[in-house]
Amino acid sequence: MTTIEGAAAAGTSPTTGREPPAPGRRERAKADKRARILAAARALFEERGFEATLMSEVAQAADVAQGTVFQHAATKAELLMMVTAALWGGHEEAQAAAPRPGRGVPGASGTRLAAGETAGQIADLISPFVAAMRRWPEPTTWVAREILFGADMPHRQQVLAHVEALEDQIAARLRGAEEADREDRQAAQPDSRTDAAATGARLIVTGVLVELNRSRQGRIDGADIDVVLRRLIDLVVAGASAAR
Amino acid sequence: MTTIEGAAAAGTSPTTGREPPAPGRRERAKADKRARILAAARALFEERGFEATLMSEVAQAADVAQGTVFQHAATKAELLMMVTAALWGGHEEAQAAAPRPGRGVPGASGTRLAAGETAGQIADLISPFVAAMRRWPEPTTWVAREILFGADMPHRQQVLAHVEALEDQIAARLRGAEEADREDRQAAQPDSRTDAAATGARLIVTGVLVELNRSRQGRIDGADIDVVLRRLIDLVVAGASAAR
DNA sequence: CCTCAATATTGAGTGTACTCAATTTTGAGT
DNA sequence: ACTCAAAATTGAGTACACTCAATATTGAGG
Repeated sequence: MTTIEGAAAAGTSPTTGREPPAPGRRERAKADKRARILAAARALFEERGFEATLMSEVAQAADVAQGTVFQHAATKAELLMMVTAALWGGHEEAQAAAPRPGRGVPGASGTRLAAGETAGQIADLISPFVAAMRRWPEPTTWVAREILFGADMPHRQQVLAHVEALEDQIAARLRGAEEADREDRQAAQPDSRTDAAATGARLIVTGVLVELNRSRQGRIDGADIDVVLRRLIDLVVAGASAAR
Repeated sequence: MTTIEGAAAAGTSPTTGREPPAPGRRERAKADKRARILAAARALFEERGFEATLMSEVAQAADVAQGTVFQHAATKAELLMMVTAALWGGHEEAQAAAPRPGRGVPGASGTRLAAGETAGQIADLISPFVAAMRRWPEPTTWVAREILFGADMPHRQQVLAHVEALEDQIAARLRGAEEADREDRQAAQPDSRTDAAATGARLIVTGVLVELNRSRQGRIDGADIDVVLRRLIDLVVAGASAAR
């Protein structure tokens, strides 16, 4: 492991085949510093905002040299993604536990869900984003920007994995489908059949990230942000259901 | 005129009421420098790319001091928007002259257009973006980023005006409507009636900007970018037409 | 216990966008 | 022609993200 490694990347153990055989003093020290940097960055980003926080401040708060911070996150933006990935790590189960369509959810008639029901479920799926934007508008804006336009780097990729998982959830709702629990996206690539659900899911995520930012700049015309997002979702739901 | 002024903002003439009465040596000198800066920035951005171009290089190429560049564009990003606004200025008539729906366009049956026809027209409307991304991928990515996430500044607002005009064109196609030539967006705000067309237009523009960037990073899965964009448009067209 | 290659840490140094106090230029009033 | 306030221009200076050569630390092998 030469330089920056993703939080995953469980190190190849030296002799034994077990995963965490003997962490070793060095790895522990590094992990400790990593944790301190993470905590410091998180706190400072929340308090002062992303732009206003200096890398030197993060280093000082974490009690390491500036260079060490860059060892863990090659870029200020990557540091933000590192914090974001850590924060979103806990939400995974919550999202997985979200209500599945097709199981007796109160609402529509038979097997098919009413469009409004689907839209509501999707709105629930994105609600963490909306909440984050309400609580920490400035850093969240940067997260959105980085997700959509950032350079490919390890921490960002972790965040992207979360985003893609969310897209899959949304796509499942758009399909109104019963194969919601399938994760094998690789094997299940029905390349010939154009997947409107996947397109719609991406559109929703993109649209939400952008519109949230726009609302922050006061550029959302008259309506509330929730209304804007709901309209957006409704439109995509309608479009996806129209595609058979 | 104290600091940076938008390209418009025709100066309040000193005595007479005419618009361009006597430009004055000073204004002419300034306009001249502005033109040199614009040309230099455009050339350098195209040749070297946005990131690789230094503000000092722009200043040198334009034969002004660095500070003077910042007088005209407060930020490197603003300089990019200034160049973009200038480039897009000429496309206005071309866009306005784009085929109007409802006039005898070859295609569908009666008054209503076939969905595929509408999608094709919208694809035509966004084709300049796509072409720009093909020709100058790096700077265009930055333009997209700046449009969606940039800070509010005068040159950016000009670009946003172009984008909004494009959205209006798209919205008109989505409506399949006959009031395509109405520009009085302010007066014609039917606030109560939720406008699916406007939502759809925004979604399309946002989606196109983001997906173009994603394709640049090689993240578009298997399919060609045109296919991705077409799916996106088709979905929104379907969704908008479903909304009455 | 000793050695040494691999790795982590450090912080002074670098590059570059942006600032601002000082200077120059302009043109209206006299 | 002269004066003077307003505005434009200038470029040395600042702030801050990021680099990298030097140093310190670790742990496996002898």
